[in-house]
Amino acid sequence: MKPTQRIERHTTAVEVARILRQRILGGHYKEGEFLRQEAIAQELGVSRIPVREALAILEAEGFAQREQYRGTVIPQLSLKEIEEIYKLRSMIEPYLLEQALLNITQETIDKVQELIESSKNCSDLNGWGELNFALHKTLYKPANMPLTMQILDQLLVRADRYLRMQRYLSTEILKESDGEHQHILDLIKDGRHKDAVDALRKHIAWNEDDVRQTYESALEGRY
Amino acid sequence: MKPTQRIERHTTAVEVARILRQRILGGHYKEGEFLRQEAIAQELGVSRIPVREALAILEAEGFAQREQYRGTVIPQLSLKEIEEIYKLRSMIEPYLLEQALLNITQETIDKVQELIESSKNCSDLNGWGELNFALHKTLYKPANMPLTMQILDQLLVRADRYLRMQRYLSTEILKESDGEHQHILDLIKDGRHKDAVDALRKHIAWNEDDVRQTYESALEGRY
DNA sequence: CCAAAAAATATTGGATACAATATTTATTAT
DNA sequence: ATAATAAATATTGTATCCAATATTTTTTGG
Repeated sequence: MKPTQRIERHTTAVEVARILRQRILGGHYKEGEFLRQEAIAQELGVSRIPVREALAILEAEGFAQREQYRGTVIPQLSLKEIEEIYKLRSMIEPYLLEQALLNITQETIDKVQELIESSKNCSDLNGWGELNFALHKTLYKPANMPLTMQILDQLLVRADRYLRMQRYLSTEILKESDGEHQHILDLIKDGRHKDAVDALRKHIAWNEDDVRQTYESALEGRY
Repeated sequence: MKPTQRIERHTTAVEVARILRQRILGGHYKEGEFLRQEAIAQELGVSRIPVREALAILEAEGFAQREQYRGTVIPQLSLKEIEEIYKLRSMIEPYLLEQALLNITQETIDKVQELIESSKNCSDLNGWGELNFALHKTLYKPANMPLTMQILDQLLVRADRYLRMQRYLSTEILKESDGEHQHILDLIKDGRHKDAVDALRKHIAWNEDDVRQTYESALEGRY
C-alpha cells in the first residue's frame, strides 16, 4: 500500500505519535480495536520501529494499552472517566486561574482576547479545539506552574476525546463556550478576579453537563 | 480452555524503564547529566531498541527530556516543583479518601493495617518507599477512580525523588510517617471519617515541610 | 462429527547494521 | 598563534532481519 499521510519535522516516532493521537481523539479507531504496527507503518511509509516508539509514548500518556505479543488497543470511553476528568479540572483550573491572576499582564489579556476572536471566527471544528487548548494555556501561564499545567494538559486532551463526540452533533455549544470565555475575560479586565474564578467554575460545570448529555445520547443511539 | 487471567509479564523495554526510573529517583544520575543509550544497553545486556523505548516512556512520564540527536537529560529538581506536587496532592488525596471512605470495607482496612505493620518493620529505605506507595493505592482504591489514581501516581512518583533525598539524612521521619498513617487508620476504624480526612491533610502538609527543609539544606550543602 | 493436538500463519519484541546528525579533533589560511 | 573550515568520531534515529509468542487453521483420534 502507498503512504496516505506524510512525515514532516521532529523525529519520526514523535510525528507518528502525534498523528496517532489525533486519530484516536478524532475517533478514527473504534474503541477496543487493535492497532496493528505493520499497517500503521505502511500507511505512514515508515518502518515499525518509530511506530512502536510512538505506541509506547501513547501508552505512557494513557491513550493506548499495549498487551505483550497481542497488540495495542484504544481504551474505552466511559461516563466514569468524564466524571473524573471534570472533577479534577474543577479542582485544578480555578486554582490555576487564581494564581495566574496574581501575575497577569496586559499582554496576556490581549493574547487571550485574540484567541477568543479567532475562536469566534473559526468554523473548523478541529481548529476550534486547538484554539480552546491554546486559550487555557495562555491564560494560566502567568501562574508559573509547569507541572500543574502538564497535568492539566493530560486532562484537557482526554476531555477532548469526549468533546469531539459532541462537536459532531452541535456547533451551537461552541459559540456558547466562546461567550463564556469572553465573559470570564471581561471580568478579569474589570479586575473582578473572584467573579472570574467563579465564572470559570461554572464554565467547567456546564461543559461537563454538555459532555455527559452528548455521551449518554450517543450511547442510546448506539444500542 | 481459555485463560482466565493473563500472567503479568513485562517486555524488556518496560523492564528497562522501571530500572531507569528507579535509578533516576535514587539519584543515580546527576541532574542535567546525559543518559547514553549505548552505555545503558551494555550495562543491562540488551540492545538499544528497548532502551530507546524506555527513554520514550520516561519522557512521556516527565522523568526525562530527549533532545533530537543530542541525548536524554534528567530534569532538575526544584523547590517550585515541590510546591506544585504538594499543592496538587493536597487537592486530590483528601477527595480520594473521602470517596474511598464511602465504599470502604473491612478487607481494605485489614490490608492497610498489614501494610503499616510491614512498614514499621521495614529497615530498607527502598522497600519502605514501595510500601508507602502500596498503602496509598490500597486505601484509595475503594474510591474507584482509576484516572485520578493514575494522576496521583505520577505525583507520588515525582515526590519520591525528593523523599529519597530526605531518607539519606534521616530515618526518624519514616517512623513519624508510619505513626501518622496509623493514626489516620485508627480514625477510620473508629468511623471518624471527617477527622481522618483532616489528619490526611495535615500529614501531607507535614510531609511537604519535611521535604522542603531537606531540599533546602541539601542545596546549602552543595554550594 | 467433534474436541484436542499439531502445524501454519500472523504479529509483536529485539538485535544488528546502517543512515542522519551532532560533537570533537585536526587542518589550513591569515 | 588563532579563527575558520574540514575531517574524524560519537551518538542518536531508522530499517531490515530474525526470534518469541499469540492466533488461526489443519490434522488426527475417538
